Amino acid sequence: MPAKRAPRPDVTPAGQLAEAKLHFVLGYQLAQAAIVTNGLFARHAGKPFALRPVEYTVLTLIAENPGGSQARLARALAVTAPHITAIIDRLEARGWIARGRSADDRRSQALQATQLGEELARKATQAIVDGERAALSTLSAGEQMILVELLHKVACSRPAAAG
Amino acid sequence: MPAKRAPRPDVTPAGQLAEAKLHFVLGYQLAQAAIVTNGLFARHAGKPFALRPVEYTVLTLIAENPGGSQARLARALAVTAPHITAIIDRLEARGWIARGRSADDRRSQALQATQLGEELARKATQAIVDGERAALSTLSAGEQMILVELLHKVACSRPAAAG
DNA sequence: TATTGTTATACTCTATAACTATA
DNA sequence: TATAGTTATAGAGTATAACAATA
Repeated sequence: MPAKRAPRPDVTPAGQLAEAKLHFVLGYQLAQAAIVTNGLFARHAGKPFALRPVEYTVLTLIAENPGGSQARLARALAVTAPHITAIIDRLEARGWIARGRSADDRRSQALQATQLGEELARKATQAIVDGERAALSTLSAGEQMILVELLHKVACSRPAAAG
Repeated sequence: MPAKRAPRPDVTPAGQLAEAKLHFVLGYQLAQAAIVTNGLFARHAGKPFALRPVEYTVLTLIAENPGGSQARLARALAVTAPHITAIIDRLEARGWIARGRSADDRRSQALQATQLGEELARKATQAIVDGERAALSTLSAGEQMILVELLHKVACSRPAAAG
């Protein structure tokens, strides 16, 4: 069993550098945590399914919100419209989602996941959640719930539709 | 006064998309929170000081760890050696840090922040922390401390020196 | 033989600008 | 006049490969 490093305060998890001044910079702490989750995503979903983080997120959101538009996705993920178009293009080319002009507003696309796409989203989510659970066993279930709740609170501080 | 949105569970902070399946994907929640902190960084430090997030972090870590090497920075931030070289180049060109070959190991650089660099790091940190505190007033001081602690715990789950 | 740092190169990701179609 | 989506283009960000110097 690998030695479990106790979280030493004010020292970078790798490299052993003092980081007291960065301790209360939330953006830095998020970035450090993201190093871990990005690695986990890559290993458990990114490589196995040849999927990028944004592609996974967009696919999952479409599966969960059939009939949604690209504009809404762009707002939800804070990415530009052209970027969403490119992501949707790739997902469509792989047969995971389908575009269809909306009846209500003929400008907008009504997006839907195909059966293949839904299946993939489900499998990928399972793989990621399992991978995270295994790797983050230092956190109790309660701690993980609190963490998610607090992160959501931070996310909700986003200035309303600043674009 | 802008209406304070109550954190609705399972709905994206912007765009109002259902996200139940992503609720326990920590990487997704981190990314959503990072949208906020990235914006705060850009507004309070990035634009005013013409500083990128990585540059700020590297400068601050150097200021706090005089004599440190580039290799250690690369490990701490999980970036490649060539990338660190480029970042250090820019910081040095602006007169914020100085390189000097180490006496112990003549391969490695002993990095130090100049007085100008230390001053800038201090000002930038203050601006970021103030900006975050103002924008994240939905979180109590206690909640912010817990959040930082839990994020640090996640960050410490990084596989030891996987390179 | 491994490690530190550098250079050169290429790729991935994302944004801005300009346009079309619809509202 | 504003919004949804697309195309074309450009830039930021980061990595891989190959090398030099030192350990």
